[in-house]
Amino acid sequence: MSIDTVRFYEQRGVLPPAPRRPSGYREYSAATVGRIQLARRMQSVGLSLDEIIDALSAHDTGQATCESEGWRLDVALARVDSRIAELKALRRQIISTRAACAKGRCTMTTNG
Amino acid sequence: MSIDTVRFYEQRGVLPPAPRRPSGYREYSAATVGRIQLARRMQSVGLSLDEIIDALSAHDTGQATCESEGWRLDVALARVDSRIAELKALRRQIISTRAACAKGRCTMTTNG
DNA sequence: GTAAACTCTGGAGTCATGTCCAGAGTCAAG
DNA sequence: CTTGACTCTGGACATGACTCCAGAGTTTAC
Repeated sequence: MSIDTVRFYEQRGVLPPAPRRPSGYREYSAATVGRIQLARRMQSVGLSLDEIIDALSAHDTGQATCESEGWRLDVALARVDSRIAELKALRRQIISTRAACAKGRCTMTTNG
Repeated sequence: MSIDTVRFYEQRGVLPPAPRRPSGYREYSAATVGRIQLARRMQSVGLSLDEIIDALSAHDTGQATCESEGWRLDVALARVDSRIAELKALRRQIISTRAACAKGRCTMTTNG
């Protein structure tokens, strides 16, 4: 993960503003590292940054549990399933175009 | 399809510059309509605009056949399959995160 | 003490495929 | 001839998550 991404996360609100040295350099705490890792885990299950921000602020209240937060996974799952369905439809479309081609009704090389 | 999209296609090179009336208005021929439909069919099997431009210029040479152009469908199919595989992996990830949750090892609400 | 390697800032650019805009001009119907 | 509906241009905006930039300052290793 690049420093640019960390700064981007801070700017977007995924991370709180980092404390600074007198020179202006950011000082990252272990807590920030943990927060980044948590955010990355959320990202790895398909949550968007906005959803992650939302989940993290729920997390920050200290009331977040599997029961209270699990719906976020359900949302991500529904999204993935819907995208898979779209791609499978596209796949069928490609196969059928291929098949039409073999039957001499190629829709890729004809204007008709 | 909006007129904006047609103009965008012309600008991108999917369509040749349309002939104009003296007033500057574009005059679309039946050939252009056919070309747009062909482009849309290509798009519906997942080709990008750049690939479509490439396929259309091959088409314009008059040498394009199913045999010579079918590989484009193969490319599109490979891309779709690879994307589906990615999404299925993501799906497994979500499910397993859900399962870990149920076992009390929730990775979504823990910093550990 | 110097040189290399880092960090700072704010803003712009990237990817793909469009969509929308204002202000000006044009066309068809009545 | 007027009115309303169309088209013209070129450029900005949208999406999402970064990535890169120049020019200035800082830290670290030798």
